[in-house]
Amino acid sequence: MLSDVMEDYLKAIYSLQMEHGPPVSTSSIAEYLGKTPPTVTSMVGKLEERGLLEREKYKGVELTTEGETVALEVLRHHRLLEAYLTEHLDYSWSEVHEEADALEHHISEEFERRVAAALGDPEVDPHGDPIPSADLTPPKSAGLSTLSDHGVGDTLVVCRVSDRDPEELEYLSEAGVTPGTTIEITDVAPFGMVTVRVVDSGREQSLPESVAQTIRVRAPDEECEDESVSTV
Amino acid sequence: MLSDVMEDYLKAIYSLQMEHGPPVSTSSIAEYLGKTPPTVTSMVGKLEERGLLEREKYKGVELTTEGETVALEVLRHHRLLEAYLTEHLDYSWSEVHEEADALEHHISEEFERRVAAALGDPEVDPHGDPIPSADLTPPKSAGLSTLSDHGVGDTLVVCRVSDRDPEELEYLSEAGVTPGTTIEITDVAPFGMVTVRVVDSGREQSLPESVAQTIRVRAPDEECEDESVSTV
DNA sequence: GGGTTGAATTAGACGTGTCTAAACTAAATA
DNA sequence: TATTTAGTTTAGACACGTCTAATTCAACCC
Ligand SMILES: [Mn+2]
Ligand SMILES: [Mn+2]
Ligand SMILES: [Mn+2]
Ligand SMILES: [Mn+2]
Repeated sequence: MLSDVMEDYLKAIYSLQMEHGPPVSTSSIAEYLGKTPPTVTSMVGKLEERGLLEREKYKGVELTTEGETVALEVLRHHRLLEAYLTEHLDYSWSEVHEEADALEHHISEEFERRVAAALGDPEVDPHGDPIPSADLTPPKSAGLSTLSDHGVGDTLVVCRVSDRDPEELEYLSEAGVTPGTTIEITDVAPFGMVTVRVVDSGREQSLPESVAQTIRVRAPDEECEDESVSTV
Repeated sequence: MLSDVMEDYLKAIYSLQMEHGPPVSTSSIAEYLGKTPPTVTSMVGKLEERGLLEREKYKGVELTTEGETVALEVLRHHRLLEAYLTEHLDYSWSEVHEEADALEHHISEEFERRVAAALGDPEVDPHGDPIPSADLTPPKSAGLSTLSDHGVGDTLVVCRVSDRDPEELEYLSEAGVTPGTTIEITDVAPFGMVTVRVVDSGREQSLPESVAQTIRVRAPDEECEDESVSTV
């Protein structure tokens, strides 16, 4: 009986919590969702009444277990849809996010099951984001560094990229920087511009700091630790 | 910028117009959608302001060309989805309608194109209902009689069944009465119960009047005239 | 033609989600 | 410690879609 608007708030709070940890501020939610802060205060009040999050006035919010479960459910829908659209309907990397955002609130549990089955229960979506399992236990994810945490000479494998900006995705796919790609950092300019060489193609590519921060990487001999336990 | 609620009204009015012709009364829309008459009056006023229908007070409404186009667009989405779910996600006949009703408002034009392509541009959905073409020109459909228009001894081919009641669909698929099936009427009871023999299986099946009215049929040597011109 | 009646509309209310403007808090600054 | 300020909340408004209760209309019957 949650509205799709409420689901969007919970999903947003979950993402912000993953990124910066709780408490999540009113203004960060507002910015993430493109709403005004009073709107967020009002909605957050309703979600608290429903027991989906805890709130400390003037501080911020944190999802309860129940709220987190809802967020994971929506995220599972979203990422399964992205995977399905890519695999079975020939969508590109950059197109799927918007479509999945519109559909994620409207598919049935039956649809979720059938899509998961058609895909063979995948563990990650096309951007490398982990797909929550059907039982919605919280994935022990993260622990991955970002491209901007590294320096010249480091050789890295791309694990995840942000799915929110189609233009950025277009650029990265054009550049050949996708999950699984091995890259080497060849230059870091003082103002944050990072230049990487794609090992397979030898191609060099410069990325602005803002983009480098959204690319999650691992050392060549590690796993993309989305399954294993790790420190937050 | 039409809301999905508005789309549902236009779709409902279109269906009622096909069934009984304009003008479509407030109460019939209310009953079809499960709303109260004042709610319908209010919504119909807004749709009129937007030029999607014409209205004569205390008489009823009729879709404008623009309103009809919207209805056909939504109907195309709905029926393509039903076909896709049946063909590619292993849904049964009786399950698809509800799922399509939820998704039809939320798919993009891109999604519509890709689904149509994956299906090879089908002309009918799993219930035999015609899928409006991509250019949304009004299908010159109808002209088909219903099972209850016929009498004992008539041999007929099933063209379309109603998609709105999952239980009825369950029953019909169990009985082997699906679009394309040849049947022969073996008995018509005075209170409207019709008994038919499925020619291929030899199986006999009785159907209540209410169901017989929703089954569109043709003579064995005709076409299901959904493409050709015919009188309304 | 005038009354009866059933359908349609108007009136008024409510919940949801959003906004702007005003008030308030708490943290940083002087 | 007092003031400024950035961020948050409250106050009040509005659009949407819905309802119930009251009113109005038009068609039918006598
Ligand atoms: Mn996405
Ligand atoms: Mn689910
Ligand atoms: Mn249907
Ligand atoms: Mn369309």
